[in-house]
Amino acid sequence: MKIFLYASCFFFLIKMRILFIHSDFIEYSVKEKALENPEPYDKKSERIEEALVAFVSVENKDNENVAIKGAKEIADVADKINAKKIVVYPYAHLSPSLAGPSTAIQVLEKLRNELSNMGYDVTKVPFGWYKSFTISCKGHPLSELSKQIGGEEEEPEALRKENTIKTYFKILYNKKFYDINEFDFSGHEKLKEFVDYEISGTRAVQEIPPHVKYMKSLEIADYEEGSDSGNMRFYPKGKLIKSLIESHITNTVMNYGAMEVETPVMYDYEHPALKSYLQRFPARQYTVLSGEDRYFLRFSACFGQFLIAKDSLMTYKQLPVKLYELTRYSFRREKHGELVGLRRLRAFTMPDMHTFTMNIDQAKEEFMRQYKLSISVLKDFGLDLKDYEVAIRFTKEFFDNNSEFIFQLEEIVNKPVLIQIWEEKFFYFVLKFEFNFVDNVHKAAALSTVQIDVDNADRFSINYIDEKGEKKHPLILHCSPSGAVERVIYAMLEKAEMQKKNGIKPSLPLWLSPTMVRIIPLSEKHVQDSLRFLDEIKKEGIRVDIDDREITLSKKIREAETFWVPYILVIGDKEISSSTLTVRDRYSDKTNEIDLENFIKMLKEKLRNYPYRPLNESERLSMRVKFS
RNA sequence: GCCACCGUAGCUCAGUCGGUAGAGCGGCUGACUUGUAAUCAGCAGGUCGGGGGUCCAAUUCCCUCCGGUGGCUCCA
Repeated sequence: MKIFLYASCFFFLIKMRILFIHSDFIEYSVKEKALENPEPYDKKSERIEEALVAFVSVENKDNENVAIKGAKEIADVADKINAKKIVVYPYAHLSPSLAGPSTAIQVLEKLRNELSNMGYDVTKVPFGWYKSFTISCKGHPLSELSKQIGGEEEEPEALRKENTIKTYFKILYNKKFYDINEFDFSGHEKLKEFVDYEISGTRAVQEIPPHVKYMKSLEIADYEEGSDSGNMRFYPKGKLIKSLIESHITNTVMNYGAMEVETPVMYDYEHPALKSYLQRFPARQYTVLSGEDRYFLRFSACFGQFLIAKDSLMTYKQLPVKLYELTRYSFRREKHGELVGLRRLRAFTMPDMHTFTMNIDQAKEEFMRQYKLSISVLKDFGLDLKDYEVAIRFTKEFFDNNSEFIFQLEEIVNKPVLIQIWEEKFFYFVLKFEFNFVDNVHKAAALSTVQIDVDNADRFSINYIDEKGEKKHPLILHCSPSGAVERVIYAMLEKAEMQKKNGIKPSLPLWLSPTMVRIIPLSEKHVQDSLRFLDEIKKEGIRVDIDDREITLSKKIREAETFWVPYILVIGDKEISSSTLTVRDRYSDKTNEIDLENFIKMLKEKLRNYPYRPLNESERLSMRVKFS
């Protein structure tokens, strides 16, 4: 079974490391503080004879279970060498990924208790001090050993729960639920692929998804070997497209009433509010060191916005309150083999809005608006309802109280949707939807999503003041109206490939085309006059360029076509004298005659309501750098 | 993370059963002055991913490291 989480799930690495020395004696003395608040300690030094010394590193995400396992390992060694005395010596240098001090102290204390309870004479060397020590190693075969406890990925609580909570899938169509096996998928082949992908896992495909070749050949983006995998470089054309997408989403969300904020990209592992969130949703984070302090790179805007909301004063009169940020970037250290082109990245740009609502009615109302907003945003990218599959997931309790609401969601898209129902609440949400894009190699990727979060206001101490003047926790909607921006580009390119397979020229929406109009002078002598046309078009806010290179006309046409330029104008004597243009139109795949004025009018009409940015390269092709 | 494959010119790739390399595209130069998807000719580009080993000789064989890609697992 697969679970789509808003925040991806990370694993705890359980890896306490222990170095054993069977000693004649060990003697240590405490020098000075290594931490601000070390474990209290009153003696200056100590000497222990005939002891098994266990140097222990507590690692990132270790917990008390590891301490119990560790104690068993130590006891096991102690019995083999017949040692009665055990020294637990905190020793950071065994591990590259240490736990925070508070965790370490806790785990070591647990370790000591366990060993005491087993009847050993345990000495625990204090944590958080610089110490000198002298040790005499006995030198027999078992006197020096090292162990790594666990070393396997342990399922976090949320995932363990997954296996015990009942969940099932259905298809919902015209207010009727169907079992997956009973539903007739004819006419809904993509949904079938999505359901297969969801439930029975993936098919092995030996094919690189086609968007990868387009991302390179259109000079949009490419892999950057100089960075970590999944961190892309964007070329001028790609950066232009990406910026336009970002502007459009931001404009749309702000028109919807969200307030744009900006929050840090990294957060303290030791921060109490974040800690419980991380514990519950451990992810594969990037870790950043600032001196000795460890920070994780955000994997969504939740942290930053929740921390703002926690410190803000909201009253019932102001709700719903919407905070928005376009995260550039969010980071998830996805597994190496998972990273393909623009489908999944380790650093990605994610529009992320959180809506704080009073109660379930207000939450539902906003949910519905955001559902429609997501449909409309995707449409602006040329992704229609037929291009993606809808999944709606909820708890049984939510459905029992809100069945009509669920039916409405289905009615709006007017096509069968995948339903997942949980017997009881699972993670933090009671209802979510996603729009999933199924690509040319039959893989699904989530785009838009909205969730109703009933847990995190409590966890982050986010409150609003109600009519009676009392503090209450709001319900929080998580919304990404488009999904990751890179993933939007991926979906557009994959869709273009599908069109190509159906005999339609692949293209991008006009407003996202790096070049909207390409002017091709018939020969060198037409360049000067062509520039006049260029200026006329350019001043209307249309991205136009000119292929002034000394190559053949055919070649220029061919190149404009390979870059998916929507409109190609060849300027020769005829055009210059008559001012009637011959326009090669990619969308209709026809060549039309039209005068300049009407041509511009037609383009401006199509570009209305979309953001504009100028060309991000020279308007003269002869002056352009090649990037692919 | 595991498994597999790959790393040769700016790009895509060929090749050397071990004797330091080729093509197409792109670039540069010149000719051509062209009416809707590749005009012709010439020229310049490479420590064959890094390190180690075997060998008279390694880009080629072996080991190792690094990087990339695909699959599995997982997820936005």
